[in-house]
Amino acid sequence: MQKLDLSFYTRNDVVQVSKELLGKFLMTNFDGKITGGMIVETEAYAGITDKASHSYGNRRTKRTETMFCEGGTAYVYLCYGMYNLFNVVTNVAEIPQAVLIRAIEPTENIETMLQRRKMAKLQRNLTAGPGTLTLALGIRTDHTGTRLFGEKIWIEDRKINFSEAEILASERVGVAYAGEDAKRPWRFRVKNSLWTSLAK
DNA sequence: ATAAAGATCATT
DNA sequence: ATGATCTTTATG
Repeated sequence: MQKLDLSFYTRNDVVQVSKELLGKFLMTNFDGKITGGMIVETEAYAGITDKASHSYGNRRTKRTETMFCEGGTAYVYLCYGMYNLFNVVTNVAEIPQAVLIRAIEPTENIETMLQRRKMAKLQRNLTAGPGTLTLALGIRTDHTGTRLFGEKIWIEDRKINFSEAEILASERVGVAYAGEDAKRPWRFRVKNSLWTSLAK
């Protein structure tokens, strides 16, 4: 088992890190149960210059403070009053960039994930979408600030890599308010994966 | 103190 | 298309 190390996260290029996260395995260990799956969809948030990012314009509040941590930290926040969205902080401390994990292909302990989602059998929407995958993995807002090198939440490299040709780039979801930045093609999906949220 | 909006999802 | 649901943020 090989966890991604600090140098993977602290690079000065969120977009590149977003692409490379495809094929990595996001794992959690809560309630004595290890659950997880392969990341198949991500979005990059470029920080102070990106209107779609919470940290746009260096906005620094209690919530966004986590984005200013060193790369390799979990940034979890509540969206629309009901969904916990999980991000991976990238770059060095004080440069607030992050990658939103939007979908995974469930692999580890599917039984437990089904229970958490209150689903009877495996369907392709088990972990498709940023709000549903956190439910399946047991991630909540109080995990914000958790480092990804411990025993609770981490990302593994199992030597699966996707080439540029296998990655589909498109506009990010739900950021229409961001003006010009809404058009940036910073949503990345594994082509032909059954487990991403729906195409557009 | 108040109000508005939001990196969503399941259902109709 | 719409409703559920509540924190964060900006403004007065």
